[in-house]
Amino acid sequence: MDRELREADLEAWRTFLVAHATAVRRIEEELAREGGIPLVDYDVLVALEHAPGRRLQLRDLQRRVLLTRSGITRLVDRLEAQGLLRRERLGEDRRAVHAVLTDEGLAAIRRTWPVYARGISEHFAHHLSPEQVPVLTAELGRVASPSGTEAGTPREAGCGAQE
Amino acid sequence: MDRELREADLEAWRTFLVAHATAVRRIEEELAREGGIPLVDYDVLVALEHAPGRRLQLRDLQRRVLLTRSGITRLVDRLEAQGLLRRERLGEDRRAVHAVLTDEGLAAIRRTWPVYARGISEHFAHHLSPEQVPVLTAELGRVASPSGTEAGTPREAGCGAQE
DNA sequence: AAAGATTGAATCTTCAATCTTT
DNA sequence: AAAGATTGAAGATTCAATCTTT
Repeated sequence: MDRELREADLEAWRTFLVAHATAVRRIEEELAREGGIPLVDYDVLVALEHAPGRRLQLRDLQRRVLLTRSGITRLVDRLEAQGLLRRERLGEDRRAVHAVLTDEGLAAIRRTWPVYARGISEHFAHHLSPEQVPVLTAELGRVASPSGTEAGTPREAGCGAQE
Repeated sequence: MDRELREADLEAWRTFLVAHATAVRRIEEELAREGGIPLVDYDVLVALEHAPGRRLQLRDLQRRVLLTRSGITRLVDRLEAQGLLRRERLGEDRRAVHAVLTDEGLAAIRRTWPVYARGISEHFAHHLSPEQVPVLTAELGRVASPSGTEAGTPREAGCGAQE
């Protein structure tokens, strides 16, 4: 089953937490300072951009962003108020609400990306050994989506959002 | 200078974000369900436990937890209200406020650790190749503290807490 | 003036209850 | 009843302004 928690594992965990807090904080700071939109907003809008018809059901957005259901409602509220997306109720199933990317939303993505890309490069990738990047991705990839052998509750969405 | 942002870097970044959100979420969930205290609270109390006299100035706690100054004030408010620590103004410099770990605080740490340790093991370490753990730590360690600063004592003010 | 800390207002997120549609 | 979404209330975090001490 689970191997014992070694000192090296604990150190890796602590480093993981600090690395995340540090990099995210620095990038958010730069985005705010240089007129970009926040990371979560960006993530939502990009998800819409790549979706067919530039639209997604809120339910799917929730899975993508790892927020709770009410969380995504509020987030979409904000983005709609800013004009970056709009709600639509098209469709057979009238329970479903779709978020549709607007032109302003697309513009916000385009405007934010250069700042974001530079931030990822400077505050994350720059510090990694190029040859270790695939290794890191593979290792953390298994943390992100464990393959089956979880004892206990099988999560339907696999994202851990409780509700 | 900074190297160009490659596709592999971007994939690593995305995986990094999802891995963090997933692992933290699962562990917090278990802590809540099994009567432990939240991660941030734990982090603060452990910092106090290891400090000389089981006390630390709020200023130092802030650096440790990567919160803003007002953030640490509110956090200490909560922990004090729960009886897990108490404030003291001892010292020459009467601007400084110290947080002191109480016996209840120590008990909370002891009670939480088994759940936390199991969570780190199950939701993080378990998915890593043991021989890659040191590599991961080294790589992320440079992300956590760029400019060559030593990990373990984030005395560096450049951690991104804006004020 | 500068450093440490606190407070009020605003923002963001979650929880529990509710509404609508299937 | 179940699924998708929303809302009010509560909790957590930040910003800007303020207070005290150096």
